[in-house]
Amino acid sequence: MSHPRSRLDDVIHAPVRFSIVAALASATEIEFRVLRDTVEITDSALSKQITVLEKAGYVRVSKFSVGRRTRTSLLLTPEGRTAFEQHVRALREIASGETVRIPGTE
Amino acid sequence: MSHPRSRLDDVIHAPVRFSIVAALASATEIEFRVLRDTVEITDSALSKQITVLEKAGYVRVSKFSVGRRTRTSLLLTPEGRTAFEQHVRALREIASGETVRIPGTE
DNA sequence: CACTCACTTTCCAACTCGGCAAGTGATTTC
DNA sequence: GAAATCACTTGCCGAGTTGGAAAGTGAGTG
Repeated sequence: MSHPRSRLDDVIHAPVRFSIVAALASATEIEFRVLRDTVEITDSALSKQITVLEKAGYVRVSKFSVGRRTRTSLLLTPEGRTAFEQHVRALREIASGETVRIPGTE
Repeated sequence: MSHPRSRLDDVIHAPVRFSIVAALASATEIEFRVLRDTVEITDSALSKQITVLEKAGYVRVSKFSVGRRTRTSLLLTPEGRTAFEQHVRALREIASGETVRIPGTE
């Protein structure tokens, strides 16, 4: 088993994306605007991060209509959900496992 | 209560430093070389990250002698330990709490 | 036809990070 | 006692990431 840090997912690790993915993981689907307010970033920033997550195959973007206007909603793909779970596991492993030899204590 | 992401500690969040701090948190004190091997980075990289953690007040550096040679050992300060615990709490909050309003689901 | 919505994209400027190489100070080795 | 080794430390990049501001897009509205 390699060291846990290597199992951290770079795409998910960035604070903003971690929040985005966590929010999406706790719901089935979230509107762009709601997510933007939840995560507290600008449209521009969210749009960019969504692109990153989409390219990674972690998020699916879908457009739907409200009246005549189009809205965007986001949802985690199964891979995204798995990746998130794996990432959280890796964090836990690092945080609480990883017993370290203490020099002069064996 | 502000959103949890704001409570993430930037100093601790970086993967390498997270690993370093986690390792230090699980022990009382670790030698530079042991830490370097545990975290799997170069001397240079570790040295730099230790400087960052020291400036943040999270790590204390002490030199001691082995025979005639000097060795460096690292330990978390109480603030460092607190910061790490707080960071992990914030991660958990984001990861498992944070119920999000789902549009059209109230 | 101008304007608003709901994002998207572009253009930066500011960081951060790691590798490599050189530097330090103390201690050995030949 | 000059050269090499140990145990880090520092400097110098180059690459990659991020976010804000602002312009752009495409559809819909007055």
